[in-house]
Amino acid sequence: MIFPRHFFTEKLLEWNREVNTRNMPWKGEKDPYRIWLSEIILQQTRVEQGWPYYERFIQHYPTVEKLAAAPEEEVFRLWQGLGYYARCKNMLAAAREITNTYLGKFPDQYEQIKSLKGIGPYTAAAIASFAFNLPYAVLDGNVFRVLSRYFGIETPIDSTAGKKQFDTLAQELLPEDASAAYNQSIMDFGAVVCKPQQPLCDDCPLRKKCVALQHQLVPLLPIKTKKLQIKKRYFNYLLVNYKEQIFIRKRTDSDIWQNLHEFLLIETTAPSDITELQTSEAFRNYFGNAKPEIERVSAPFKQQLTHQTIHSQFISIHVKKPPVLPGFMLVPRNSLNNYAFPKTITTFLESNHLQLF
DNA sequence: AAGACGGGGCC
DNA sequence: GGCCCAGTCTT
Repeated sequence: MIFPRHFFTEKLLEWNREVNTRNMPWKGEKDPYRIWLSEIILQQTRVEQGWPYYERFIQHYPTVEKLAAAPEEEVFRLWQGLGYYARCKNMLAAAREITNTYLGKFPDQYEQIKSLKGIGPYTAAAIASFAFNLPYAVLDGNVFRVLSRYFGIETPIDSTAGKKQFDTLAQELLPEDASAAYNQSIMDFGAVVCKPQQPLCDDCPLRKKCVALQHQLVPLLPIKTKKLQIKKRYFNYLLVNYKEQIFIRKRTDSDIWQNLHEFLLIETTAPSDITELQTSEAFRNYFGNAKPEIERVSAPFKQQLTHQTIHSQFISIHVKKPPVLPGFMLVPRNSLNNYAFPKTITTFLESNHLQLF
């Protein structure tokens, strides 16, 4: 049975055939491993930002087995700077699952794909459609925006009702015999024409039937309700050096930067000067009654995260005798590039590369 | 259902 | 400073 395609769907496919010139290394890719890798990297990440990471990962790990066999620290080093580090951890777990449970053959059913770590409804639909031509409509930021504008839907996209409504609509619009092309079309269209800011409505092939355009709602759609609170945090990092070595640890708390490394941290709720820090309980917990000599204090560094502003300062200390610091490792300073660090620390290290603390 | 989770680009 | 990006997981 042939179902008639919606006008919207027809126009989108036509735009894709005749106008769309967007090009990306993973576009048209049929290898599910490469599709999966690109999708994980691109979650909440702009194409331009993820692109070089994708190239690097493919070079280092051309197959899922290679990725599964890689040392975790090496993979995190490659991921360093990309953010949302749980993606990296989950990606490695999924690679090992595919290698072990599926013997290296990427699962080709939606439910199996979605059950892999780090793969939710969007990524499962993307892989299922791009790699296996399965009829699953993708629902990402682009699709929310294009659908809410064209159909004039004012249901908040961050509500449960909204997600369900958009999901149903997206699935209805999907041409089952061209799911890969359609999914690619709507995402490219959202990125190139129906952009968040300054969309190209004058040249839009859907302009005649776009509800938002006719009602001047384009800049107002899609609607989101949740607004985020930005917290301020103050990180005071102690760079404790012993001879040519320095103490670091891996962050493991349920907090930002899990699985990345850092130095001794004293977090405070306000900017702290060195005297305050030296007399703090946290400082005593690190050093007991020893009074290590402060060598230098860096300028303040600031990093803006989505929902936190991190102010950091780096304080260098040389000790004659290494303190006992549970959970920390003493590593050669010239081996720091074997470990993954958060952006604010790599920025500090690079700013300081000529005169290492 | 609501938060948490990075980093960067654009206005 | 605010918004958004080929979203997912935890609580």
